[in-house]
Amino acid sequence: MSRPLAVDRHGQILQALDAQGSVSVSDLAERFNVSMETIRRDLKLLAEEGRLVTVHGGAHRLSNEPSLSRRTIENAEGKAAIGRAAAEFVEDGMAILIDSGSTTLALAQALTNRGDLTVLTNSLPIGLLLARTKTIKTVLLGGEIEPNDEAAFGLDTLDLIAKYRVDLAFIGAGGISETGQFTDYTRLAAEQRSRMAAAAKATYVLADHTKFSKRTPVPIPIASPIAGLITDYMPKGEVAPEAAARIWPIRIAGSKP
Amino acid sequence: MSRPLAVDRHGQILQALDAQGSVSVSDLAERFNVSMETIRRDLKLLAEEGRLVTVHGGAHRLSNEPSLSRRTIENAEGKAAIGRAAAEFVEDGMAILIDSGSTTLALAQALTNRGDLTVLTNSLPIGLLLARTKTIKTVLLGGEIEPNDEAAFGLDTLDLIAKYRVDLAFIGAGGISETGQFTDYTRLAAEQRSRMAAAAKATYVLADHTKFSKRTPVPIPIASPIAGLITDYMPKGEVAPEAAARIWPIRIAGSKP
DNA sequence: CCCTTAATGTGACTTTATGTGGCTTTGTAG
DNA sequence: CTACAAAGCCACATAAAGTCACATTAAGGG
Repeated sequence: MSRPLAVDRHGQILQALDAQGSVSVSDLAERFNVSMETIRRDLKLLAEEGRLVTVHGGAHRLSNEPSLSRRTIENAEGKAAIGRAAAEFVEDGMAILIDSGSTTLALAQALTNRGDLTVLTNSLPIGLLLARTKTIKTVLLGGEIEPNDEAAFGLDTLDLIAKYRVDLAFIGAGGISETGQFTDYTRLAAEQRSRMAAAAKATYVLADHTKFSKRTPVPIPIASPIAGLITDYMPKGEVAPEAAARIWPIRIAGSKP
Repeated sequence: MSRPLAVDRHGQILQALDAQGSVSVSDLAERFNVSMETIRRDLKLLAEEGRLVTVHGGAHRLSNEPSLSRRTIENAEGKAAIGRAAAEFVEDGMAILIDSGSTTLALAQALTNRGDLTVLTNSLPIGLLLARTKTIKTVLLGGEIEPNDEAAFGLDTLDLIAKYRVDLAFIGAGGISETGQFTDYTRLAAEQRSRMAAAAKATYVLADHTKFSKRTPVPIPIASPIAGLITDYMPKGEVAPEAAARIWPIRIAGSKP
């Protein structure tokens, strides 16, 4: 009798996992007409590859954690891709500055397995996340906490930024105008981002595609060289690509329009 | 018969908790068709992970992220009592300063239903917790993050403290000597707490009974008037009660030896 | 063909999850 | 403050799930 390939089964297990979030050993054994032991071996193998985590009775996918705040989930995939792309510019031994925001949080997430870094941030979640690695030296730029951003803003924050000098700054933006200008919701936020950029030798702007359709009132003046805009993809028509490309190189992370 | 996966149940419990704020053991038992005992075990497990807090009859979500989980649970009841007692000294309209630590976090918990307050803190979990109330104005005293404390320390923090003046300061301590002196683990932490006290019109020290048996190396010099030591109970013999009472009034929160 | 190898099945034994019953604790109505 | 029902806790029982060693089978290469 021809034996069905184990690889096919593995693929289907992962597919089921993707659809349902979790699978049970007994269900799979019945579905594929193999013994539970075989399924267990499959799951063990896949677990070793880091494709799932096994639990008593079955397995579930790794990203199943229903924590994290709501906004983080919005276009999570795109933001994670941006985060990974941005992390590639960070070299060991660097001091970097990370702005608040869900996109920059994805960058922090991508840096958690790194060491020998100094990270300055005004974001509380990013600060907590990186401090817990215990290998990344983290400095929190204090100030008045803005509840929506869960980050510090204000005179104190501006003062603190001025005291530091970093290799790279990764800042977010409230929106991007059709002329390629970064914009923000408030005067203070715009000023703060501007000062962050000024404290760095080079600045990357992190913005996912949803920012292209947003128009916010205050332009962010950026004096220091913009090393690049890192985004997941660029919607057509929202901003003149030539103009944009002329001003700052665009790094597209991930794919799919 | 195949048993449904326990992790799925855990996930759904957390989801329900996120949506409803609290869940009851009996409801969950009925919903998942398992015994109440099983649900209790689930909740206990999740509570140990710091994902929720159990109460008589069920569980409710904790308003802050999983963080100091381990230490927070240690003598949680005593610390909660201390937090509630300390909160009574805080009046509407006040500006207060809250030090980092699991005991002071309990104070922050007790303040979450209040409004019209300004709170300064160097603790990230406290900052996040209070900022999310949206009614309490929160200022984070930034600086280098100490991973174990999840709080900011250092020159920047000292600078920021000096810029403010508050009505009350609530500080922690690493230990209490038999002569009634507050002590700390490091020179920097001691200095910082000392400055916090100096920035306030009056200072309360929050310490649960476990601190009486701890002797840490650096004394905390406190210049401003100590309004009181707030503790759950005082172990006999560890510190001369007369001496202690002479220096600062003791407020015993809660009960049981 | 026979031999090797990888995948799968089997059975004995261990571990885990859940249920059950007796007893204690807690919350609350009277 | 007391009484009592609901909830919690603990110890034990049990069935499902996991583990491990060994047997079996199919595929492939001389």
